[in-house]
Amino acid sequence: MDNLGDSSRKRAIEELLRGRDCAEQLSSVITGSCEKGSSATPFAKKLVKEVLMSFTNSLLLLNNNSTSGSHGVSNVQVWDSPKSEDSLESNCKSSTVKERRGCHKRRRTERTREKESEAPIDDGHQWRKYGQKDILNAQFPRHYYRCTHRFDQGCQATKQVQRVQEDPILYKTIYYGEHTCKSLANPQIILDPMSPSSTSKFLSFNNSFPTPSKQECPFLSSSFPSSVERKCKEEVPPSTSSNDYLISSDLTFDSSPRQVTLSSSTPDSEYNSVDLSDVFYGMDDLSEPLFQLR
DNA sequence: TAAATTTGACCGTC
DNA sequence: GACGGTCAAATTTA
Repeated sequence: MDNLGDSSRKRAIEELLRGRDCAEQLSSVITGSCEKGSSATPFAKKLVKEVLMSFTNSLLLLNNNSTSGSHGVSNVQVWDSPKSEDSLESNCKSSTVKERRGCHKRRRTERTREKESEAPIDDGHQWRKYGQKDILNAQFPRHYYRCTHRFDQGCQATKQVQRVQEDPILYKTIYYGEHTCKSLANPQIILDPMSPSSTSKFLSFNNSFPTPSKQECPFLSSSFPSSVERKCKEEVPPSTSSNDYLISSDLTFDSSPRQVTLSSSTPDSEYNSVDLSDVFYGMDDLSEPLFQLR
């Protein structure tokens, strides 16, 4: 993928991460429906795994070809061990809405994921900011976000975003909980089932690049210098006329070496690196033999 | 006008 | 009592 520029690589990785998240959600939906005894077939589950593996291997390849540059999305991603799953719910269950105001447990024991990136990144989910707090001994305030679908779908995912004091270029994002929502902002993957032998699969990332807003660029507030605001706006390229991708079906996955062909019809954008632990997040159940798409 | 953001207050934890 | 996380009214934005 050497012919992919940094911007193109960044864009590709972004889309792949988005697609992978979507596939994970689909997987949970299928798993859930299976548990309820519905008609989701093992074949459907297998397909989901294949989609996940496809995104993962593509990300792997892109990452292998990326430079070791210090900027872009340098993810430090850690799922803390789930020491206890004390939730806000359990803590506040018996209270009325009024009584629950500010009711919470500190989240030191909660399962978290951390990322550091040069700019607040679009992780494919829709977030609503619900608070901002100056933190003791911290130069920059912490921003609190919850999933937009907290109330309509009961999604409990939240995240905190804060600029790194030692390196203000970087933003540290800590994710709490996992998305149980089916976000409409996630891309729709459309595989053409009518052309199994065609040379390309068509992936449609409808609305995958929402217009940048403060929601995705939380640092546009007056508390940040204008240079940061400008930078943040520049991070998100203007929406292109099409977010559709052509991915060659001549896609071969082996345990080693990995061979992936990926062609994109989109213009360049930039991404430098992705931590592999991020790639494998949520892929615990992918122990089945690797597959081939031909 | 609905949705998103801001911001001071509230409240549990340490 | 300090601190951090959340709520919710007020304000802004699209």
